[in-house]
Amino acid sequence: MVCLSEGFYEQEVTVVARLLLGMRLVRKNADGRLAGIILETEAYRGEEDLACHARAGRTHRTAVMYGKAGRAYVYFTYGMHWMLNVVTGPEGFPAAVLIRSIHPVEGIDQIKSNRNDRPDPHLCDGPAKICRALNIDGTLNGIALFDDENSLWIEQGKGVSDLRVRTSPRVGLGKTPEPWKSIPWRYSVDCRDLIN
DNA sequence: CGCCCGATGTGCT
DNA sequence: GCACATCGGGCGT
Repeated sequence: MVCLSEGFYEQEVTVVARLLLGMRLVRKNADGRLAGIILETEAYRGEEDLACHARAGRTHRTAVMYGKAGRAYVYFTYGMHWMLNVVTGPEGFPAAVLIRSIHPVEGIDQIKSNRNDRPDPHLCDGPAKICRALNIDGTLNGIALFDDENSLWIEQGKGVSDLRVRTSPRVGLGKTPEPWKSIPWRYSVDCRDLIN
């Protein structure tokens, strides 16, 4: 298995969000590998994107998004949930891809245990569920995702045809104004359309 | 399955 | 203070 390169993440955030579909998110722990195929992503792009955390400018929390591509941006929200994002684009421009859903393929027993034995379809079908399932938290903020010497990375997958990719507005934006509320920067593929 | 709502801590106004 | 890139339980359909 081959890690996606640092250069891969330097592309435009919407391109990275699209291309991450079908790739393999891998978490290494003491017992081995936990992994899943990426099924759903969202792009967050720059200070002008009023849904992006960087809308408030550079702060302690958002600093990672302004840094180099290919690093994890992991943040805490709603008092109990962690979210995993991938920093993209040139250094200095804040942009990141939120990983929203994966299809578990390695370490499934431990993933089920981490998820308190939820039914299969709901093991990893949400950004906070993924972090719980793979034991991802703020200690991984800033980690390089193109290096399999680390404990979290993304590997090359089989790829997904454009015909299988769905786009739609991003989820959970609440009062975010247009055009940001409706811009179709959510990318998804049905698990059944993965090539096995 | 869908809708409603409470949980619970942090960052920014 | 309050909003928040969410989740899971409860209850109605």
